[in-house]
Amino acid sequence: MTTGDDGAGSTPKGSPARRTLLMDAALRVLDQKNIIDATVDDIVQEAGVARGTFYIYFKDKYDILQALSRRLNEQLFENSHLHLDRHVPPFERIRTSLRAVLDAWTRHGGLYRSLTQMALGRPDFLELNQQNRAVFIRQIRGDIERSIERGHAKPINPAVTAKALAAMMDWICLLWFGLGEEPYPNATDELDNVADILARLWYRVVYAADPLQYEGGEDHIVPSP
Amino acid sequence: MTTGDDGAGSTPKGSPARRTLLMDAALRVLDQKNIIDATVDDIVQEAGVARGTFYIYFKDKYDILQALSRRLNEQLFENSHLHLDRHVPPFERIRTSLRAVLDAWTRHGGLYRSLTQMALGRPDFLELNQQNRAVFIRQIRGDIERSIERGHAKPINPAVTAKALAAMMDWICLLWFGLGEEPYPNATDELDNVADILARLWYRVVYAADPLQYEGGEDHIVPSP
Amino acid sequence: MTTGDDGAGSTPKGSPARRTLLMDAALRVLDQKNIIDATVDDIVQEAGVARGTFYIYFKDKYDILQALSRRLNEQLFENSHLHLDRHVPPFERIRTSLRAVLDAWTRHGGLYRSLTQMALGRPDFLELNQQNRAVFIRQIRGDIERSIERGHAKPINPAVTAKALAAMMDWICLLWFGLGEEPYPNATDELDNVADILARLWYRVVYAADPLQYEGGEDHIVPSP
Amino acid sequence: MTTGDDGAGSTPKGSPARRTLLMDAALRVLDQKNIIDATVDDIVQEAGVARGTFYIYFKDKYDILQALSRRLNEQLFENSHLHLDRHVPPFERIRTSLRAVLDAWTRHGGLYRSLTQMALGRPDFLELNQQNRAVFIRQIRGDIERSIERGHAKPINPAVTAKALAAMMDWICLLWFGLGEEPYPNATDELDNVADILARLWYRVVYAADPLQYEGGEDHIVPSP
DNA sequence: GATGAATGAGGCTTCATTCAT
DNA sequence: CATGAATGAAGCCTCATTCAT
Repeated sequence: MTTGDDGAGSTPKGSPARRTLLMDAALRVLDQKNIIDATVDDIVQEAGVARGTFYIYFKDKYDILQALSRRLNEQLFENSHLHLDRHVPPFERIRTSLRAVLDAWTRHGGLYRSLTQMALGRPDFLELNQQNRAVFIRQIRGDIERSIERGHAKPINPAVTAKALAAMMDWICLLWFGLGEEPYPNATDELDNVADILARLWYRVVYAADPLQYEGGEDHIVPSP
Repeated sequence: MTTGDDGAGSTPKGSPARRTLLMDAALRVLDQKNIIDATVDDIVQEAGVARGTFYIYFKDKYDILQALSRRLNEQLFENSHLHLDRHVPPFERIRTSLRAVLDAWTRHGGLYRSLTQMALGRPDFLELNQQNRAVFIRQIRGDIERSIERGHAKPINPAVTAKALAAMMDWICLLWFGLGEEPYPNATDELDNVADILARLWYRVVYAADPLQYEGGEDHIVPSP
Repeated sequence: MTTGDDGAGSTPKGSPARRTLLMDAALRVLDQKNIIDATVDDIVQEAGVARGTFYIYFKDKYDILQALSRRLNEQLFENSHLHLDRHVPPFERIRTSLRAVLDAWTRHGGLYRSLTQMALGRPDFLELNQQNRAVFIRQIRGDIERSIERGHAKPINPAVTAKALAAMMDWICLLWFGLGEEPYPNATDELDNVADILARLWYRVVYAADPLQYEGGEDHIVPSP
Repeated sequence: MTTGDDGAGSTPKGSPARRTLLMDAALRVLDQKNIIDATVDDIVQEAGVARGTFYIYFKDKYDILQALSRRLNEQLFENSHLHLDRHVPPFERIRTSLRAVLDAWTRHGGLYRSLTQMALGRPDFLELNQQNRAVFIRQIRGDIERSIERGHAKPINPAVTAKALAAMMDWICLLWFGLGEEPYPNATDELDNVADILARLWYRVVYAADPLQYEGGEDHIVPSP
């Protein structure tokens, strides 16, 4: 019973509880400060432990950020087990997926912001970021390719399209949940509506047409003036 | 006169030549390092002036970054005088615009990267970033609204769509020109092709259909692998 | 009983086996690192015990070093019971002694190195070092005085000479076995030859002449280059 | 006039006066503490400058120690220009040389102690130490070889002998001037006497006889006819 | 204006030592 | 006794900023 690898392949030092305590504290700190301005001191104070304790569990503040990133990805992966039924019509699938993405961002905006900031500055974080995105991009691309093959979607470069759509979501969400810039005023109260709009947009990109069930209903398209 | 307003509109102190020298040096530094890792020392060494000189012209390294941002925007604004003819068909206009955007990014990837990094960390840079984006978003939105009004485009929420399309371009370009992640291998040698693909995607978003001149020609859709 | 005398003569706490385990581990560590760079952690890891265990047996890493020093001296003392016959001629006695010294150093170079390093930095270790050397110096001095008295050796200040000869051996051996600087290339494979040369040198210092049995045999004088 | 290389090949930063100020302060600190216990803080406080100033001139405390070592060697080299006359008889030459060595040590005991301590712990300092010793060892060896060739000295392995004699001086001096252990009580007041004794010892090693002026008229050492 | 040496606040990191289990 | 997590003092080092020349 001596297993308990923490993902990096190293022997786990210290108690898992303390490790979690520190990671949660770091998460809270990163909701208020960005990783650059945050200090190890901020984290240990938030966690209520001594300075040296931090270094038992993490090499530096970037190390704990990576740990947070990994933990988040594991959580997202587990959630994604609730995969979508094949019988659900395309638009519905897109909308549900995007809604889930928005949801994930609501809860981790601060973390994503810091991860992005690091990706802009350090190759190792860029790679981490790329790997995380790759999972989604691959899936989007696969969907597009399949739809094209079956003749449902109109031909369009799947690689670039997938990247573009993923980029769109990433940056909108980062601005929104990481930096507080809503797509329109009080959009945060109507996540469903935003998901709807974006899904429609997404559908158009793939199918070069509007989804059938929307052809008539315009009530969501124009926001309250 | 010592009217010490060092905001956006104040008369810069010192000789303009020196100021430009420093800004150019900073630009070169930011192509290699990101703003966080870059130091005032890096800049003055690159410029070949004394350390103290920097502080005659700029408050700190963030000040010079803002100055670079402003200078870039002025340049972009001047270039955009070459506005597009109204008689050009929609797809062509989109493609040409996107091509110009790609072009701007090729030459300023490092600067954009640092500006983005700062926007993720400091409110003042976020605002600067928002203002810069706002110009483009407003234009995109206006285009969409006009097209919808004239019945050319199918109705879709113009505010969110404009933001989404802008976000898509921003993030793709940042990854590409700021971080070296090409949309597909050697895409940098075929900017025209990428502009084409993105324009098609963009067209679909706005018009829920493919542009006429493309209905038959598939040669651009699949890039060289 | 809590007679906390942790000096030289106190009864060591804890199980002797554990104590020895730690000391052996420390010895191995000191063969690779010097005492300054070595940490308590290095030692307990090498020993395979918990960190806290160390402090049951030793006050700190300097304490265990002193213990090692004492143990070594006891071993050396026991070995020196194999004293030399009075009938052995002087040169032979010198050579055999020096050979034994070289032998002791081969096996404890790392320990001597650390002990010396500490002697250079802390008074208590200097004193320990002095006491250890004093035994030998006293013996050398006694030998010289006796030889002079008997008219065998030519008069020379015995105190300074003894110190000088001891210093010579100490420093040569430290460089050699503690720092890897051989007196001449591959000398380590010919300890006997080096002992021979040094003994001759030593003999000259005491007797102001060459030993008789060497007057003719020159084969050892020039080492293989 | 932009020369002014400080030996390491780098562009000199800061004023030479400040550099000297710091080195002198460090020298004073090293007379009282050894390099391990000394801190950068000790040095800057002794020098009366700010903490950061130190790092303009030196990388860390080991860097300043190396600088001190180099400076000392340059000084010693300049002094050694006062070379010895060839007409001076051997014993006299030895005695004068050893007297000069003792003299150098009196003034730099603390520095030598720290240099030795570092040589015991770090390969780069060991090499520095070896280079410094090599100069003297080579000279001693040359003397011995020449004397043997001319038939003045009795054959003995010159390499090992030179090393042994140098080692003897080094360690005696280190104990004496670096650690306060006099060869005999109040020896420090009679440097000449100690030089005399050591010279005699040295002479015996090389010539396997006593110098003429010490004998009762024995012509052991007769210049080759 | 220009210089560049000096400053010192601020953050980082290690490791000897303690102590509850 | 043994453990090993937690502690925090102590030293390190960088770099933005000032200021006398």
